[in-house]
Amino acid sequence: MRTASTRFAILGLLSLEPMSGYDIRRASSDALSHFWHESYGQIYPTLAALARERLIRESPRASTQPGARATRRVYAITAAGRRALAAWQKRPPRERPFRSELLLRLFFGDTRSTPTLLTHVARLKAEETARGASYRALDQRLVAEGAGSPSLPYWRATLRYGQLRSEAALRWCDETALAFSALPRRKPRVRP
Amino acid sequence: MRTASTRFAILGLLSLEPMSGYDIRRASSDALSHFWHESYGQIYPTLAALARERLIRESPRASTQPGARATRRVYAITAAGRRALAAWQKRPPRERPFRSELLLRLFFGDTRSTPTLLTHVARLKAEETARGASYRALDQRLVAEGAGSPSLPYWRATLRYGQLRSEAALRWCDETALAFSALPRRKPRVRP
DNA sequence: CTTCACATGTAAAGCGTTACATGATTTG
DNA sequence: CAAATCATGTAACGCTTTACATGTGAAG
Repeated sequence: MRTASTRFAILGLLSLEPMSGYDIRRASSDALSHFWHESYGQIYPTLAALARERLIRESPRASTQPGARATRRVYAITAAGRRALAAWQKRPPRERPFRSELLLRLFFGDTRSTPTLLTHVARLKAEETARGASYRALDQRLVAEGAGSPSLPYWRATLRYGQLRSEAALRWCDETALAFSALPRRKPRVRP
Repeated sequence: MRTASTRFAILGLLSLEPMSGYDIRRASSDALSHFWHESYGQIYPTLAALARERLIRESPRASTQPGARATRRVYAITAAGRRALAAWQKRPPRERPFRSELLLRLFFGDTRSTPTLLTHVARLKAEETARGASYRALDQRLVAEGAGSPSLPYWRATLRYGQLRSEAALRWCDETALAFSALPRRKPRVRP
């Protein structure tokens, strides 16, 4: 067990409020999406494991509510779960080394491949531009929904990281497009 | 087979010059280290697979050289290998979604955990500062060793990405440390 | 003669995604 | 009633790291 981050992502979400596996998936592709993501293949087995270890427990069905669905399985964090979460939070994060397939392609670039590489750079620019827009939208939602919440500064800090990252990527795209456009096309003819 | 990037990282390195598995490992923790890394567990089986597919071939031992070691197995890329590499280079890169254990910890932060989180941020700042220094050193080496090489602009572009990324991280560390220091410690006492 | 760097390889385990399989409920 | 969304779960596959196992050659 190297980092077991999935466990703590789930535990953390359940520390905010009780959720189902489906809810966790949704949250991970919404508020967490700019720095984390979990798939069902990870979530459901992990929920079962956490329940076995008594770090979470299945809540009684919220069947009192009119629209409540019988099939939902909602989990809540336990006191032991909160302790485990706090202990994990203190541990130094172990980030995976950065990898980029784009930079890998660039590294092996030459005059023949430059046009293709410029296409890749343009695609990244478009993606990062879209990302920037979605960050701004998410920030507005956070501020609106989390107004007064003590968690708001923490949420915004994670978002800010994404924004700065995205801006850096955009700057790099522009710089690189410029630098590559200035490169000789084939074997340059030496002027007399 | 989703991306099979390892194959092409190896193929790319062998397109620069013939290498052994050990050389590839070294290159990946040197010139490629800021955006790629391969471990032995990936390299040796992949070399065998590429050789089976005739995309690379084992060179005859360079036993003429005095210091040549009998145990080395040096591989060279074939014409088919170069074609495969060029085709891969044209394919749009598929980047893994960004993940950060640090941001995951931050997202679940509160007043009790803030001091710990500030420690994590300070650690990141130290790491990124060191990274910046190593980037500058690598850049000087690239310029010195690759002077006149047509590959130099491509190598520097990959490095530049790392530099901008690192600078963005440093800015975020400073911003975040400042924002978190301004947060109330516990339940703030309201002054009359 | 010991230590370090060179060098090749395998095995095990964990991480993570994708596809599959199934069915309920709501909305148009 | 059809389509979209809600909802749970498993299986297969591939990726990646870590640890292990083994041995050579050079330098201090």
